[in-house]
Amino acid sequence: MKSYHHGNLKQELIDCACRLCERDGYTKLSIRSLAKESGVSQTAPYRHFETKETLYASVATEGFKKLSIACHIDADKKITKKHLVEIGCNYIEFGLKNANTYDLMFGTAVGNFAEYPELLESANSTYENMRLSFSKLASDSDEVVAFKCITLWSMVHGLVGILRKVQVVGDDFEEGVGPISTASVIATNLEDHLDKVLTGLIQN
Amino acid sequence: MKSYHHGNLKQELIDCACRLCERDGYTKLSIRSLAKESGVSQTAPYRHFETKETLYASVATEGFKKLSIACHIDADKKITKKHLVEIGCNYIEFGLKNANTYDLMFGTAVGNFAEYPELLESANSTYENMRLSFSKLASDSDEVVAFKCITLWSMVHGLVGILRKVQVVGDDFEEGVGPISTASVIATNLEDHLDKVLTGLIQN
DNA sequence: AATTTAATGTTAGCAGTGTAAACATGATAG
DNA sequence: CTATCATGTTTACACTGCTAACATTAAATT
Repeated sequence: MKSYHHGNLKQELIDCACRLCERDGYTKLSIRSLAKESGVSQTAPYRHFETKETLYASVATEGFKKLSIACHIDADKKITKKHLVEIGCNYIEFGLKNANTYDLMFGTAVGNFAEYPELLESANSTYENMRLSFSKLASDSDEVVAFKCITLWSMVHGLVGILRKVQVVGDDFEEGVGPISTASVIATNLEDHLDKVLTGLIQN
Repeated sequence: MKSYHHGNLKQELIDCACRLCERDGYTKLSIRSLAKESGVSQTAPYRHFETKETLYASVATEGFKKLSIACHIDADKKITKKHLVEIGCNYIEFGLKNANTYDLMFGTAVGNFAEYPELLESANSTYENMRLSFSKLASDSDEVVAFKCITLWSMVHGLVGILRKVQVVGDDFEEGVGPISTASVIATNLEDHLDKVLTGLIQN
């Protein structure tokens, strides 16, 4: 005997959206199918999400929360380069393992974060955590810390993109020279790779 | 007096798609609107593109050709770090100025490049050009060259992503510390930035 | 406690989409 | 000249985001 009101629809929709988004990619996600999955009428979701983009924003928000957790590091005291490498590795691992969600977070599906306060907050908080880690590395000025942070971020972000893309491009180059084999070498030695590039970065 | 047969429909569709794609983003592109724009029936495009993805692939192919040109460098003889910086800057400029096309090229809209020989060819050729430039920098082994190439690529690719994203995230951090202001510093000093990061890279 | 109100659900329907099937036209090969 | 085949059209289906009008019930107000 189910009641007219669902009781917890919004959260259930978000959870379901997160699951389907990650499974099939956000393009395949439809409000209608989502409603059906929750055993509710086609237009019920519109009581909780103004537009599809609003729903996307909620999924992306969850994504940033998870990314924040994945990149959080337990080091109250001093942070070493090793810690940063670990953060970078965790970031990349998150991006590769949650590729579809990652697309939603960093793609253009949600046009303007500022329209979704929770999303803005979770995204900024992810950045802020990274920044804090960097600030515990050396006695740099705030500007230098921010600079290093953005640089690392763009580096791992780029690696996520390229590592994914390259697996899809096909590789008819000679052994060890094509993008796939090269990328897979990097992927399997992520720590070394990040360590190498970070070394160049944090010495300036 | 227009004839039953268009005569040059395929190319016109591609050109039109490239234009609309870059103007509105590939999500907004519909086969039907494209057909209307070319003054042809709704389903006419299907004589030239099996599915929408096939059309996407064509647009992406054009994109890679343009990217290749943008990153091409006229240096038969020896290549210096300065040249690589220039390539990187040109790459980033392309990514920022053709953001919507760039999304199509590096996003998930086209699932498997291998299904579209021309796309695969143009993408690989872009990579190959970059790799050649690196090979003229120093007497590295093929593996090291490929490694450096993928590293630079992921770096500039990441910068394109982050620089774009950050402009959309909003910034309630204190002056000079938030992602926007930091990113804009990097963006306006792209050459210096790339030079700095490349220095760390090519010395190993 | 009774009643009003607001939140949350449903039904019906519009305009737009990708795509398949059946048919029409006309350029080209035999 | 005729048959074929590439290329176009029409029609139709299932799906989508979204709106408007209405139904139900929980919460707030009297």
